Amino acid sequence: MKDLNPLERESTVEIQNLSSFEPRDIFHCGQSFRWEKKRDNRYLLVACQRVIEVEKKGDRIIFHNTDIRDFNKVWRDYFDLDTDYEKIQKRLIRRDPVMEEAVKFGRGIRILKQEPFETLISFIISSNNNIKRIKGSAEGLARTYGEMIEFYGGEFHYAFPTPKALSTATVEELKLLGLGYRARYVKETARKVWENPGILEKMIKEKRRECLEGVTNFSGVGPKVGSCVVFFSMGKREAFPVDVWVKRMMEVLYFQREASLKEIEDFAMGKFGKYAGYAQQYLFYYAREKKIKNIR
DNA sequence: CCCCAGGCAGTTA
DNA sequence: TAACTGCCTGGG
Repeated sequence: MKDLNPLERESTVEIQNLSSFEPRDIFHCGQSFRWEKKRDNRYLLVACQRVIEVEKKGDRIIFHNTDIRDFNKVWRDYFDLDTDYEKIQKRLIRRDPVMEEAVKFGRGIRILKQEPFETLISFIISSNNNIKRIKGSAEGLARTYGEMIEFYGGEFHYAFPTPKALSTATVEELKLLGLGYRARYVKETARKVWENPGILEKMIKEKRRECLEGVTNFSGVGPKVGSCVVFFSMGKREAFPVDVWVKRMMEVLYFQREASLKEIEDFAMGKFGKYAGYAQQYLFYYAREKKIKNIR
């Protein structure tokens, strides 16, 4: 196979007839931070040492700047393409009008399988913070400590920094990127990961409970951040991260009273079982979008 | 001016 | 173990 065309052109991979894949839902549901909305419902993201652009056109999903080899090796898993979302949705809405509403609203959501270290650091930064600022900080970390990957679409793109690179940062430098008091958590956590090679990979092999325990040992990681990390990057799809939105939502819709974190978690895991994490994401997206218009 | 934003760590009782 | 409080920072 030869390509004699000397002109630069974007390579793309396209798939069809895949239900539950809306870039808008996938990115705005708040699970990841290193993406940017481009023209015509196109989203550019940096992940796994690559730059990719995702576009939905009718029933076609187009992945720009990739090829079939990379698609199968990386993006198929990253976008959770082999999971049957219709089945999950049906299971969740059974005898549950509340969830039915939430699922209907966020039917295009797909839970990304993100990289553990990036997810860990990003969600430490997310605590008591807003999305816009989190995105800015994550981008700043990449530009400052990450490797340049590619010049694409008129700009340079940087990978999320490695534990080693991030360990070299000082707390003062990190504060300049808007991390605030989370700077020291990030610094400490990066150093701990760097000094214990394979520590995150080892946790991935453990079951949810032990995995969560391990992750929570990092500085700046409590129950909520920890649950997000194990859910979004360590394959623990039965985890149920409880943030303020989900807490409010669960109290109003299921409890009709105040409920503790543990109470809510137990209830959800009993009710939604191995799909609890997906349930959480539908609820969170629904609750937040209904309240706040200006997500951007 | 105050309040909030996808909480956490540290301190008390 | 539960309740309480301070915290970087930017925006409403």
